[in-house]
Amino acid sequence: MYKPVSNKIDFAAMEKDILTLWAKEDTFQKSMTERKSASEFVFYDGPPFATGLPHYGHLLAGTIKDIVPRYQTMRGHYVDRRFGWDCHGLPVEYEVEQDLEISGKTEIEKMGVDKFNEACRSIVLRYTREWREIVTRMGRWVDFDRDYKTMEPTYMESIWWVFKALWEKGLIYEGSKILPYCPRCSTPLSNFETNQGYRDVADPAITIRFKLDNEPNAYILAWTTTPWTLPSNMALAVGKDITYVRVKEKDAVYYLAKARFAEYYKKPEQYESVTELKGSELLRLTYEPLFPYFADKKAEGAFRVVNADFVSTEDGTGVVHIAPGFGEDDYRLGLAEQIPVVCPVDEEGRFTAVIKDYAGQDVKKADHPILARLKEEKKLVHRSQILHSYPHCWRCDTPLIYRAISTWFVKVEQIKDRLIEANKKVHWVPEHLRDGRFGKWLEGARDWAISRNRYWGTPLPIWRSKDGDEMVCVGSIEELEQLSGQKISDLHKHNVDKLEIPSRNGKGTLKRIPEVLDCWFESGAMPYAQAHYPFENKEHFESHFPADFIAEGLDQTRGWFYTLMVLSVALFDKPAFKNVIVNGLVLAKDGKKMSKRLKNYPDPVHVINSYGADALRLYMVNSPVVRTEDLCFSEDGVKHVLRDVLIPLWNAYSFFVTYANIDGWHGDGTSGCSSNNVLDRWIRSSLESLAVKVTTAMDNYDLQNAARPFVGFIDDLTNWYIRRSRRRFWKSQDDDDKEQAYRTLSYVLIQLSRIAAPFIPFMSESIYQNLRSKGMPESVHLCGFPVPDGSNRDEELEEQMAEVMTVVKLGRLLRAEKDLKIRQPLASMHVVSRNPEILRRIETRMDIIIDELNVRKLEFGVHETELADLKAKPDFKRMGPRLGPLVKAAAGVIAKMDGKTIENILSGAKISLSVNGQNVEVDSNDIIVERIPRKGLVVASEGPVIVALETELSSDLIQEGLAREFVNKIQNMRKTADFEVTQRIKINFTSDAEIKEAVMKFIDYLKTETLCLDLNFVQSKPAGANDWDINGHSCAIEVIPVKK
RNA sequence: GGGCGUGUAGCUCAGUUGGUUAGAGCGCGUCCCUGAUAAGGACGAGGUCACUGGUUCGACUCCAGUCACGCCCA
Repeated sequence: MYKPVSNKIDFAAMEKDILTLWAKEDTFQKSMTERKSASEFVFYDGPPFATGLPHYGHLLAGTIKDIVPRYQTMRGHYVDRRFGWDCHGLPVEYEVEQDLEISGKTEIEKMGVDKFNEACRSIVLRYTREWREIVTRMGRWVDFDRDYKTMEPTYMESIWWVFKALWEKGLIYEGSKILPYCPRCSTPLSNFETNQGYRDVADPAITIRFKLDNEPNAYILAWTTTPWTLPSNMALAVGKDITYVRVKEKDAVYYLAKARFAEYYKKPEQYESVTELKGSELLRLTYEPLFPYFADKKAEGAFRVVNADFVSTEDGTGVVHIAPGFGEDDYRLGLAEQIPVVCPVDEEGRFTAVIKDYAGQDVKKADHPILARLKEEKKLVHRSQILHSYPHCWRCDTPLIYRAISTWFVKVEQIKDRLIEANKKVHWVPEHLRDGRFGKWLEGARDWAISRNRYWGTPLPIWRSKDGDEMVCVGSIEELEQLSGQKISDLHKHNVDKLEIPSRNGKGTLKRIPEVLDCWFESGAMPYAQAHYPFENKEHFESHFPADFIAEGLDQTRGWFYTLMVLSVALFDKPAFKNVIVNGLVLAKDGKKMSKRLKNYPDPVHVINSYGADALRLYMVNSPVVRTEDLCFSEDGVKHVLRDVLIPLWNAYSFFVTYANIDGWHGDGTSGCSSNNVLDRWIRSSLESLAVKVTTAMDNYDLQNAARPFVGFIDDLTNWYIRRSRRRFWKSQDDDDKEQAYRTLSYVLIQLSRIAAPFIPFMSESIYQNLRSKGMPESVHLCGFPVPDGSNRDEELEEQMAEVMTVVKLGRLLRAEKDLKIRQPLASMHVVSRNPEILRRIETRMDIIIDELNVRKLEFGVHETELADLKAKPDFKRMGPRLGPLVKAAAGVIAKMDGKTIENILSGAKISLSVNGQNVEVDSNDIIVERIPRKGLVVASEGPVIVALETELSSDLIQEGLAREFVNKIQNMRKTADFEVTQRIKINFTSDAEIKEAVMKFIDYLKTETLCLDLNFVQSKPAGANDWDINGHSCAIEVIPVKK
């Protein structure tokens, strides 16, 4: 006995049972340990932050990260899957600041970095329990017990090793970076934070004149919205290809962009003459500094006109004031042009003593006095206001300033060629990312700023003397213990900052620099750090790097994909991964971003509980989101997966179990499934084709094309194989055919559960558990993935069946046209084709068609012109290349050919056509023939097959039609009464003479079909009878259940 | 502003090296079927393949440009 299966199923409940089973049997562990000695398939899991709950993006990536390892496990590989947690970084620090109601560096240092960091440590794993629950509920098998955490000492130690390896390769240097900076909080802000704080504000927009050195009374006009940066002006930038004008006024000369001229000179009397020149002609000019503070920098190359490609003429004067200490473009330009950098602003955003007139003043507040002074010195030409979007501190709402911050870098540009080279070895899904988005990003790669002026992160392992001359980079705990003479158990800032290293050169003690590492450096080091390489697992790691597979979202192009690549290339000159699936964004139904605030998407837990994790998994994976396209999440879509795939599959399974139990049939597990029944052979062959399709797609990491064929197969299984085979399962005698049907269906269901296991692990397991026999592995996930061996494959049979289906489709079409329901038997159907091969094949499968279409016989013929007119057109693919421009004219001639000519050609004749005076030879391969059914006949055609229906009804046929109609009514009554399928019944009915005669004529057929033991005609309507209309005859039927 | 991607039926998506009737599912309408099905089948309506130009005998497909949307970067 199989466990009885209801066709009313609660998917979520079924899945929870499976979870319990897996937990009890420790199935996941077994799938690993059983393959411990097998070849390894290496998977790396990117670490999420556990400070928030998982959303659809995580569920999607998690599903992909489950399907591939499950598949590879079934292919015989050992696939270690360790979950990881990203523990460090700003998001955690913000959470803690909010929890502790403090804000900014000053307050953190006041309370103590040790307390702050320990607070971070205490909350960072806040939601790990919820994550584990949801990830597990989604059916993802991943090892949470051996998870890696970026804050663990072993992990951090490996990061130090990575850092030192880079250091020793000369890939680390200290430089400056222009960052958004909050003067009140005394801290630089990340891009992410900056983006949160844009607000529209009014700022001064001023035009200043810079006096040129070599032309008397001549000035360049520049424009700025940050007057306070003017004392730090070091250069003026123009675009070398932009057209400028030299404007002569009465007593002075001005230079500005031609495109901006009209903004400044609205009346002709303002100037005397205007001449044009290119920006390149301005490049050698030098000018007088606006302020005296850095006048000495002129010797170092300051105060000249330089070229910059970022100059535009959209606003201002087409000349950009350059203060390399206060703007990113300015800074880079400064480096390129060797312009000195000055940054006379302190940590609190006040001018330093160098700017003696404004020393100690808040820079923003100094705008006004600076303006007043410029005006007084007649350097201010124009003044207005601009309303623009400007970043503010998201915490304290202070306008941010951009300023140079000392930062440590990885020399990415130096290894760029190797990065590009390594990337070529990676198989990206979708492919275009390799040379597209990711490749382009690598080509434009800049040095990577890896230090953060924060607290909760892996400290940069650099100790330095007070004068900065002596530096030690530490690469391990042991090394630090030796150098410092202290025992160390934790590597966080508050612990290692206390440690000092004695100088080797008599420079007193070396102290650690204050910065911590960018958390992207930490996650990029994950391949090494999760294994505590090279301190442990050295050989294993080196023989199992790079990973075979990773999968994350498109947002990781600049994130994890990039940092993995940079570090692995820097260390080993290899990519860190061989195959990568990049998923797109999961958006709300309306195409907008999912937003908790707007509640524009259903809660994942609700979706899982309503439709099941299998449905959600299959919905996501059978969509272009696994190829980086966006997915507009639709609950209806999940429902449809359920309806189109999962419910039919479940019902096929439930059908099988129901009848197998009735017959007491059980698979012995040893049998193959050889059968001489054509349906059996066909479905097995289709199954084999399915396995081939899935395997091919999966080996190519193409999940969508791996998931898609299930839909078609399940349709074939339920709506053709089972529907056509139904009666084979009801036959009361246990003949061979019935045995073959059971064997085949059980084989197909078991194999299907194995093919589907990676995608819908719950339902696959549920089916497998019930159908498996003793000798088989105890879980579908411990099975091998079906290997197509070809012995069950019969592609010709698959094509034949497709032909049969076509004929059936045509027959149904004709019946529908003539309003003849299938229950009404018809005398015969004609199948006509000039191709005897096709006729022969259809004849072989004649019984299926006769049964399906309820016709007494099929008649075959070759004379298609009796039923249809022939029309021809050229096969352009053949004739196009041959005829070139003539093909259009030829098409016209061919279209006019009569049926006889076409028949001749089809029979093998070669015809010579005259096309625009040229001879064109045409044979049967050159044309495509269309069959147009003759009007007035019941004829339909598709491809080379024509079908015609005999629609005349004899009294015999009418009587059989009535009998079948009668059966149908009884079946409906059985169903309404909710009888068991094996329930025997007694029938009393009353009707007119015609029905009575038909029923009595087919009484044996009727009784067999309806499991009726006793069928009686009665004179008056029985008490429990239902009234029916049978083809226009009225009739009353009573159905009474009887014991066997 | 730059890079990448997307644009095909009301909706979700297929569409192979260019080949002449552009497909599927859902939804809608009509009919059929039901002794597994929250079902199933057939038919029908529904398309300027975003737009413009080019290459070609022939373009949804290749090329150039434009527009819209998305993501990333600035």
